[in-house]
Amino acid sequence: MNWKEKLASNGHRITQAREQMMRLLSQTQVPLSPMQIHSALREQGSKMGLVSVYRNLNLLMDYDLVCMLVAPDGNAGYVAGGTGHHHHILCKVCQSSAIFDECEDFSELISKIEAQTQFVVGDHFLQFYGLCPQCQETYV
Amino acid sequence: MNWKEKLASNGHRITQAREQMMRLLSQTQVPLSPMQIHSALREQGSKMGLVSVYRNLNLLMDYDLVCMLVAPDGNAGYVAGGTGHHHHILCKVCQSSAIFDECEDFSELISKIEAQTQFVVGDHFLQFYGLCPQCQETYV
DNA sequence: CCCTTATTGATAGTATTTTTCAATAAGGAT
DNA sequence: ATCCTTATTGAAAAATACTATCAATAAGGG
Ligand SMILES: [Mn+2]
Ligand SMILES: [Mn+2]
Ligand SMILES: [Zn+2]
Ligand SMILES: [Zn+2]
Repeated sequence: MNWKEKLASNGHRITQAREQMMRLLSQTQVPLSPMQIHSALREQGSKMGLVSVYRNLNLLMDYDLVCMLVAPDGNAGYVAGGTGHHHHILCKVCQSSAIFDECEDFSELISKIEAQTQFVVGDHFLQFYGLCPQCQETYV
Repeated sequence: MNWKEKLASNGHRITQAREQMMRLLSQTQVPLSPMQIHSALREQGSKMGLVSVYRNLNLLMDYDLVCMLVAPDGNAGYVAGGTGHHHHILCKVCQSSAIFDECEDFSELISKIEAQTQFVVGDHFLQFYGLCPQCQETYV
C-alpha cells in the first residue's frame, strides 16, 4: 500500500500540497526542516503556504509516511519513511541519510533493560550516524 | 570525575546557575524543556535568566553532562546524563525516564547496515519507550 | 457536473531561541 | 583577604519557529 492509498483509505484527500511534499521528501536524502521544505517547493513554483507544510508533516507522521530524524547536533528534520519497521543512518558530514531494515533482534537487550530499570519495554527509537559513500571518498 | 571537575578541568567556572541546573536535572526523572527548567528554578528562588538555561544546556551537552531525550511525540527534553556510554528509557505515560548501561553489542547489526547502505557506521542514538514501575500499577 | 466539506493560504498571534551588551561574580594571582 | 582579569550572567530586543483563525478553494463522492 503506497502513501496515496494509505491516506485515501483513511478518508484523507490526495492534494497538490501532499503530492509535492511527498515527491520532494522522496527525492531528498537529507532531512529537511519545515522551512526548508517550504522554500524548496516555492522555488519549484509551488504556491504552498508554510502552514500547510506543518499540517501535512503532522498528518504524514501520523501515518508513518515520513520520519523525523535527529541530527548529531540535536536538530530535527524530515525524510520519507520506509515501509514497515526500519531505521535511518545519517552522514555526519553531509547529513545524507539512508534507510536500513535489516533490523536487530532486541529481545535479549530488552530483558536486560527490564531487569535493570523495572520498566516494561515497548518500542524504540534508533538512529545511526556515520559516513555516506560519497563523504568516505572525500574524507579518506 | 564528577561534573564540576569535568567543567573546571576544561577552564569553565562552577557557577550558581550551573549548580542549580545540575541539581534540578539530577533530581528529576522527567525530561525538562529549557522553559520548564527555568520555571522550576525560579520557583525555587533562583534569579537565573532563561538565556542562561539555553547557554548552559549547550555547554553541559558538549561535555555529556546532560542528555537530550526525544519523547514519542517528538518533543525534546533534557535530563542529567549517566557516566560513559548509556541510553535512556522513557515512560509513555508519565514521561519518567531511567538510564540503562547494560549496553548492546551492535557489531553484527553494524555489519549488516554497512553492507546494506554502504555507509561507514559510527555511533548511534538509541532510546526505548515503555511503562515505568509506577504507571504499570496504574495501568494494569 | 454538482455538492459537501476537508484542505488550503493568508494573516495574526504565540512560543521558542538567539543576539547584544553592560553588570556581575568566579577563581587565579598577589 | 584583597585585587584583577575575564568568563558568565540577566535584561532587553531581535530573530525564528510554531499555532490558531477564517474565508476561499479544490478534492472526490454522488
Ligand atoms: Mn528497530
Ligand atoms: Mn548503545
Ligand atoms: Zn555524507
Ligand atoms: Zn510512567
